Amino acid sequence: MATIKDIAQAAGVSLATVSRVINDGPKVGSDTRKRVKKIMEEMGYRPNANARALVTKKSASLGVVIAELHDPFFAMLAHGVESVTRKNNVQILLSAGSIEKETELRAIETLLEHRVEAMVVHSKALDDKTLVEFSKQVPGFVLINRYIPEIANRCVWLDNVTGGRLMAEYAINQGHEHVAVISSQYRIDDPNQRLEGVRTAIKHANLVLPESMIEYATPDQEGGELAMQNLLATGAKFTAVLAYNDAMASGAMTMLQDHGIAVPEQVSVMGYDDVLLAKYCRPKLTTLRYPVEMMASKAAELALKYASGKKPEEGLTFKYTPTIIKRDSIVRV
Amino acid sequence: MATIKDIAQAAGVSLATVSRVINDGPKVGSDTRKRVKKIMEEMGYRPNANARALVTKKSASLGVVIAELHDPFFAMLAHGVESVTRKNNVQILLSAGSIEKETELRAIETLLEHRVEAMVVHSKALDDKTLVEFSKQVPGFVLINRYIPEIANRCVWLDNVTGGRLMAEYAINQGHEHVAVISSQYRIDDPNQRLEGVRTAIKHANLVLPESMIEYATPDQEGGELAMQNLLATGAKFTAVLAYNDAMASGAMTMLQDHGIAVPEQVSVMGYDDVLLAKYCRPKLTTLRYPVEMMASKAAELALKYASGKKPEEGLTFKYTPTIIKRDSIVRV
DNA sequence: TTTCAAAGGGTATACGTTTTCAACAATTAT
DNA sequence: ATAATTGTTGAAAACGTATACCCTTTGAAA
Repeated sequence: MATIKDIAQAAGVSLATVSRVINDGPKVGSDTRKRVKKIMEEMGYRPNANARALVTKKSASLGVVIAELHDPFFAMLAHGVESVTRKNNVQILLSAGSIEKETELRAIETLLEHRVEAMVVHSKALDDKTLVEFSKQVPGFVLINRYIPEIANRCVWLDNVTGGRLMAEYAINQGHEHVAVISSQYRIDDPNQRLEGVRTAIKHANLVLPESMIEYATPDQEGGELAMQNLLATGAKFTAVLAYNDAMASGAMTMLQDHGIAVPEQVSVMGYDDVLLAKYCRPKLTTLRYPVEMMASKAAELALKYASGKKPEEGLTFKYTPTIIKRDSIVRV
Repeated sequence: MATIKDIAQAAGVSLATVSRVINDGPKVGSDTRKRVKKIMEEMGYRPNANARALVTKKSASLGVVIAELHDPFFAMLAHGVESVTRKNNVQILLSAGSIEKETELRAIETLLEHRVEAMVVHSKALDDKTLVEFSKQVPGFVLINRYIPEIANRCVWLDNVTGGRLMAEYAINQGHEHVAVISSQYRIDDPNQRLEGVRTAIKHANLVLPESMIEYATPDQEGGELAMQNLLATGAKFTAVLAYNDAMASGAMTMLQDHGIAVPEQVSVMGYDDVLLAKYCRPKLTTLRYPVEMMASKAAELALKYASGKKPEEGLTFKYTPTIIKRDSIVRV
């Protein structure tokens, strides 16, 4: 592959001049510029991003750490990031961290080896201290879906407590007095916070949520089915079910229907996240919208901004609140 | 960030020795090795991937070009690639090309600037010649979901003609004599090939497929709804509908149900791809499985292999055939 | 004792860029 | 006419790493 030197030789100018042409530098005559450009075209010259990154200490790329790509939620996240990197001519380096400490760590470190100065990371397995440490090393380090007070201005996150509360309040306002909850079995923040919000709303309405009305399972379709099966097996009475996410909600609906229980006529179901499937499943899912794509774009912009030298403002954070999307899976009782 | 030079200085050895330690090189005593390693640990040394790539002319990364990340199909594709890159300690560079000539081209060129020697690309907008040209420049250039005879040994693709045929045959074997087709309005290969297969099967069964029974729309939920609406508006009689993909199938089902037509009791529906939503929608979709994740993994392995110097074998290609996944959206008539 | 090989380690160059500094030519002001 | 300025160009150093080549030491074989 042709290098700058080849071009310089062919054009009869120095390396410096060619470099200036490439970068639209100021100090080169218009005729020379034209000539060099023509030769670059002819020889199919392509600047070497690695050499460039080495000398400028800027990589023109952004690292993304997510859990698993096949999860629609993360696909949306990645898409949100991609839309802004494309606008800025920035390349994405992608790593999956599958919510495991070791893997997440390796993902970030690999990115660091590539000297990306901007990063959007979704980490649930790493502890606060480690992440704060990284944020000191990488100017454009931004967390998504996580809040760490120490680096609040680098966090783009969803208020899950409020989300949980909204969910429960909506069900209660629809007249439901006996609600069951299907939560995730993974003891990370998200399910705990959502559950906390639900509990708050229920207490505030002078209702109760016995432990027997809460089931924990894997946060997917199968988990939702299993959880609902268990709920039904205990013979508990409920008219509404609040699920941890849309996949679990969908699984719960399937299981209810398999037992001849009509949704939403006999039991209402609510999801969380509003990913694609919420629109596809029947009945269409009433759910909480997690604007992950928008948030991811925000995070990417932030990362790029910080990376370019702008200092994160103190006392600032980027909190989003989910909103109810009304569809067909819940009715007034 | 500490460099090799800093380490050398701190350890009182030369650059070469440190480099040897880093790469597990042969000519360094075990005590020196230990000492250097300890110092690297202490100083938090991280090799600079850019400098490395520059001197070795190997980038230890793989480029991926897809259409849009939020499409579940591509999310699966990316995931398939990721699973093998992770195993090989290779970093993913991701670019989206949104099925537009200009964007796809830019995506590949950016990857080229980063000197990735392995690439998995999904391109529908670029012509054969351009892609063949790229394949000559990049040793590990592999196409997914596309077949170009000239570089057959770099193509991992699905036999869409057979897929279309299987689909139609299955419907016919279930006793359906009047089938309608919902296809994609984009005039790329895939829909044409699937349609060709359908036509073959229908002709072979001595049935007919009038043009009025084929509707074209955008290959998503909305397109499926629209296409079905048009089909119903013409008053055409059919007992089965073959959709271009699962999203369109889902849209078609929605529209049918909205018109009070029971699926599958009155009209059967078949999808294609078997993405997530096929399991989530109601009734569960009978569809053709496109093993995209497996294929993407294969493509990534191939790309890495070719990139590492192994020459593509002549007269070899990587053709996959879809299989029917029987669920609930079609019944015997 | 001499000779030699092997092991351990250092020097210097190359990779492809960007950028600082200095030099030169041409133009304008004095 | 000379001095000052502007515009255009080149030489060289630097970025962080890998590696080919050379040097020294050591111990064993001759």
